[in-house]
Amino acid sequence: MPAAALIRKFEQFDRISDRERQLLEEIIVRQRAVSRGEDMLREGDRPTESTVLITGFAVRYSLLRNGKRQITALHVPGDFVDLHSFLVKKMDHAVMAITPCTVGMVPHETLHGISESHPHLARLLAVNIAVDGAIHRQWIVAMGRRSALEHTAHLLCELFLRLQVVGLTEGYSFKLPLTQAELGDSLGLSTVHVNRVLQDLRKENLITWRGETVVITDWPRLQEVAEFDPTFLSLEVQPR
Amino acid sequence: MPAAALIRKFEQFDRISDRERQLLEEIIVRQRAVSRGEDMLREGDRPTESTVLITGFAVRYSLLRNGKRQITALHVPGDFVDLHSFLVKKMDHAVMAITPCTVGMVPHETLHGISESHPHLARLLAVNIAVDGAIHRQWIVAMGRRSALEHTAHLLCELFLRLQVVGLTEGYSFKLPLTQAELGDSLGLSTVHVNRVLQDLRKENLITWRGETVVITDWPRLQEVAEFDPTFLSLEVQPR
DNA sequence: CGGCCCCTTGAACTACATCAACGGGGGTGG
DNA sequence: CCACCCCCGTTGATGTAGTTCAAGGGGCCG
Repeated sequence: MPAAALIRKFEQFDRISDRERQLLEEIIVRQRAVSRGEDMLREGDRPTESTVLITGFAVRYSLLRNGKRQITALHVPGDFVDLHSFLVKKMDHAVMAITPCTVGMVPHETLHGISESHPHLARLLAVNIAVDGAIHRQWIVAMGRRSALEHTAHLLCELFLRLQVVGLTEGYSFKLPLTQAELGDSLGLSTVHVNRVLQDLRKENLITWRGETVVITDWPRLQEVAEFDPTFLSLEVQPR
Repeated sequence: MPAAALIRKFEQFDRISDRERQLLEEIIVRQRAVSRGEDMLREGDRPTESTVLITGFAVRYSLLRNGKRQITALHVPGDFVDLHSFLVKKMDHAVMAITPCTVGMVPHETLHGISESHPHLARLLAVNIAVDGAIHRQWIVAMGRRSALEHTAHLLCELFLRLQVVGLTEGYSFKLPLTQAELGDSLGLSTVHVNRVLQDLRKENLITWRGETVVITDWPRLQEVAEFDPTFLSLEVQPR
């Protein structure tokens, strides 16, 4: 069931018919493994297929000439990492596996076909793009106007909910195989500062983080600190 | 011709048929004036129409409890300020006119109809959403990993090209009715620092900015400073 | 004419970056 | 099987980009 997580995510947006579920199960024509640290897409690529993450974690990122890296999105199973490449053709950023991943390939022709013949499903794909945009906006707000601590807390809240949707949490615990350097590149902070912020979050008894396992030990207060409002994830089943 | 700028923008993405042009001219069912400083949409709203900017400038923004504001998008004529509200229903941010604006209302039913019967046009609408996302990512990169000067230069490059598309530039000159406070809220900087950065850009003979008029006096070098690559705006006519 | 934006400048402060160094663990090659 | 090494987390010391606070001046609108 390579499309299981994807389907689960779509079901958070709207009720989907059996026919649509079947279509989603069939869109992945091929799977492939990507090893940790490997780029599944590079800046400038013009893919003819979009990539769905089936297992593992991936990041979208840009590299600057001064050697700095900014991660612009974190992806978890069930995410399309480049659904937009169907529409805008040329990759303006790269995508890298930060754990070993299995990914599914969805031909752009298939997506084109869906947009021609299955408007409701096409809208759900567009919702996916729109929600990506909403997440981007939250990142902008956090980068521009939140402290490092609030920002970090906000990201953890976001990831917790997104992982919960695809069944990758157990209570308030989840696996988050992100190094502090990667976290820094996501938050726009230095590795050293990330380390100190995480210590503060622990000292405040908001989270624990040992190895790859994060536990949110005080979910209400973590949301409070982050000023987190889950609305933007559009996890509301409704006709679209 | 209320949809003129919108059509002009869509023509940058792909060739559009006469029928499609006609549809676009008809989607605006009603116009309304919004005065400077007025919210055209508020956080939490569930609009039943999407709003197209016909004349004037608008911003999407979020307010934090500490009173800080972060602008997440700047909108120029021809932009849909909330095309996504057709898909995600609930506004996760507000939209304010920063100059007197005239806006056009596009019923969600109309957009729904287009998605049912005019897949190519529907895809172009989705391109619009995807390009918004690409701009958001550029902002994230700039906020996270660029200096204030580079970031500001980057934003000016972006706005120059976007205004050029809709015919609102004259050579390297354009009207940009943004206060330094608004610019700061867009860049995630304080007003004071924006002022100093603009002085630096002027000292470097990259731009002039008097009143509402910006002139890019050294376009190649401004792009160079900003490390600006226009690719992300998808201004490439091609089948979609 | 008055008031309020908006831009500008100076001075002090601070959140975060940078530089440097160390220890532990896990994978790899000899 | 051991040794090495590199990655990753951690800590301390110092540096700095950008913030905050405060104040003044100019222009425009009511």
